[in-house]
Amino acid sequence: MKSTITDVASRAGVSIKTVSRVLNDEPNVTEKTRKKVRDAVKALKYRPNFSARSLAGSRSYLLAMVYDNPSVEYITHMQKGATAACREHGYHLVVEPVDWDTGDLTGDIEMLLGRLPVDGVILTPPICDSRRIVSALEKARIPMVRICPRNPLMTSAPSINMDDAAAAYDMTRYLIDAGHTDIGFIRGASSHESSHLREQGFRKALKDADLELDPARIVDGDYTFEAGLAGAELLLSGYTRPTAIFAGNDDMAAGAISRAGALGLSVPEDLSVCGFDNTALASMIFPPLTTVSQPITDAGRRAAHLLIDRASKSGTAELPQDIAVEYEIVIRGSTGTVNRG
Amino acid sequence: MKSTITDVASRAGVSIKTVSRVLNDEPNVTEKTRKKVRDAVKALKYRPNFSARSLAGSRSYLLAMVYDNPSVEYITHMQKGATAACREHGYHLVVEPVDWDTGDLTGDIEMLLGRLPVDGVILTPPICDSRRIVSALEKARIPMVRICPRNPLMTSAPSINMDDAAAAYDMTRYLIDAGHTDIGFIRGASSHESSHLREQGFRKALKDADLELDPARIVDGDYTFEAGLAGAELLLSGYTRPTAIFAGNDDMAAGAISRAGALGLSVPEDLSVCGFDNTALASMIFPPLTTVSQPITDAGRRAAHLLIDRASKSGTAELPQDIAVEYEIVIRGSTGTVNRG
DNA sequence: GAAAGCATTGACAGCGCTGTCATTTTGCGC
DNA sequence: GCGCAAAATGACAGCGCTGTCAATGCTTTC
Repeated sequence: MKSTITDVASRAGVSIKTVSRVLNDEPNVTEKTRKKVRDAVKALKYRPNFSARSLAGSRSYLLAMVYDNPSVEYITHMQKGATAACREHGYHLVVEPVDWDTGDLTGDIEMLLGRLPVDGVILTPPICDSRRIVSALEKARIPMVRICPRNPLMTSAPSINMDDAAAAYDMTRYLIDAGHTDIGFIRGASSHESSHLREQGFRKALKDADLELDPARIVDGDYTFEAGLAGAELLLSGYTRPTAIFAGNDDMAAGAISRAGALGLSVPEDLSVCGFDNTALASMIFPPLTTVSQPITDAGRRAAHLLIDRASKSGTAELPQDIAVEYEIVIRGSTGTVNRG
Repeated sequence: MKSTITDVASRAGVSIKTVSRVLNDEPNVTEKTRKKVRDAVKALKYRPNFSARSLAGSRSYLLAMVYDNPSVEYITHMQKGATAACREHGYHLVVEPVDWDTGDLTGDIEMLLGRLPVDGVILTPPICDSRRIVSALEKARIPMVRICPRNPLMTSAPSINMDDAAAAYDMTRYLIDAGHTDIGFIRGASSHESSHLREQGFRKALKDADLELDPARIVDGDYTFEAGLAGAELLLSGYTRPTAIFAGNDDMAAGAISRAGALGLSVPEDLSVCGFDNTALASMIFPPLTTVSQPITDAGRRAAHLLIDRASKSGTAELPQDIAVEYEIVIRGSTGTVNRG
């Protein structure tokens, strides 16, 4: 029933090693031989055995994605991109959720490293900034790609970056251009580098526009809906209130809108609100959210490609390069020109 | 550096086969020997090699989860439960998103089957109702668990079921008890069995309460936010309008709330809206959604356990049993007693 | 035309584990 | 203390593939 490499070899009239060569796209095989082998493979519907391959060779055709739980959107999209890339090259993706706060992070990782021979690991934030995990991976010589690391210099491993600061800058600029001069900002979780970058971009845009920033206009948050609720409460309950709120992500923006509604303010007439990430939520609330779209799927795809490339030419240790992916400002109904009532 | 079973064997002063026995919890090993081996394993930080194990034996310690894209929540939670179960038993989870509509479904699956020796496959809706996939899996003798299959009789493989009809019944009953007599219903995608079950539950509750059902009060949807928008439009634009809308899932409920807001109706004063699934969205919109909580994580956990159990005692082919998981009605701000203004 | 050089192919030894079956040890009844 | 069954242990052969290195075939060069 299930054919092995030996079957293919005898049917093609060559040695198993030659079959192996063809299968792995190795050089030094005549085109004629190559064809014979390919035909035999097709005829027998032969598929190489994973375990045997990785036991004998150095590749396992397995990639792992390690994540905490930044957001379900994030994970699913990243996963989608990564699996797409995997499929192109006969790879598969293993998922490893870990618990950053309470769980035994290092133990989890060791579990993974020690047992499963993966060819590479994709590290999403905030996991990618765990020194222990990164160095454990380095010590085990398992290639990794870090997605938006907080500290890019922690390791020489390549990373996929999104210019959060520039995006936040552009978004703030858009609000300013719409006439807003008093803008509140709700920070993200300080454990995520993105929070700081987004705040930086916000601050810079104000400064470049010669707008004064009242420190009270920046409040803490942690990327959750509840934080948006609380942050908006804080920003809107003062004697004067901002005409716009820039939330560090969509969940918090949703929270802000929710609180605004509860306070009797209509969005965007009385208050403009914008978010960041363009999650599905953004177009599911009323009014739909102006936000920044991050190409997460694309980031996943590229991360996987990087790792697969590395595994293919493991000999040639060329410089691993960082990759930047592009953002886009998506304008929807939650923002408008300032209402000078 | 990396120790093998031989190292453990010599350190413990036993044969590799005995080490193997201890590792696999096989019988016929003295407790004393067992301890010696365990100590050696610990001292050497030994971890069995995956590939070797699955090449030599019959288990691969790998489970696959095949899914289309029902909802990001669904996937992530299911994944969380499944990976948790996997970790308990040294298993890993491979994710395989496929494209039900456009993609080469069968090809994708063959890719998986032929190459990766997984011990079992978790099939989520609507994939679990693909006759071709199910029979391909059966032919390849790969165990599977289907989550909420539309047709439980299609195969003898076990399934995890949630009683959608009963949940919808209870939810409708709750609305009726709150005084609603004119209730609209927005259907889910007809490709999902859940849509039909939920509708059934809704209808039955009305009937049991001797309430007349105007056929126009049931409108089509497809589980998307937009469908909720459109469905609510249809339901609310007639000469008379319902005092409550029961949407087939949370996304559609969010759409309904959004449209209600646009039409100047306040929720829940003028209109009660409830959903199904208790996604994160449910508590992120204003007002927060009354909905049905499905234990998806738990379903994932159980599915994985079932598969792992099967793989462990592959000899004893005991009857695979179906499992039902419990739902819960979560009452939040989007519903209230009927307002007889 | 022979020697040297390179492209192509094959033989063979594992990779680290589990399954099978042989062998040793233990426990137990008398 | 002996014999026997049962429990405990070990020897060994692969699982299906890749890496190494040797062997072969085919050009090229003088």
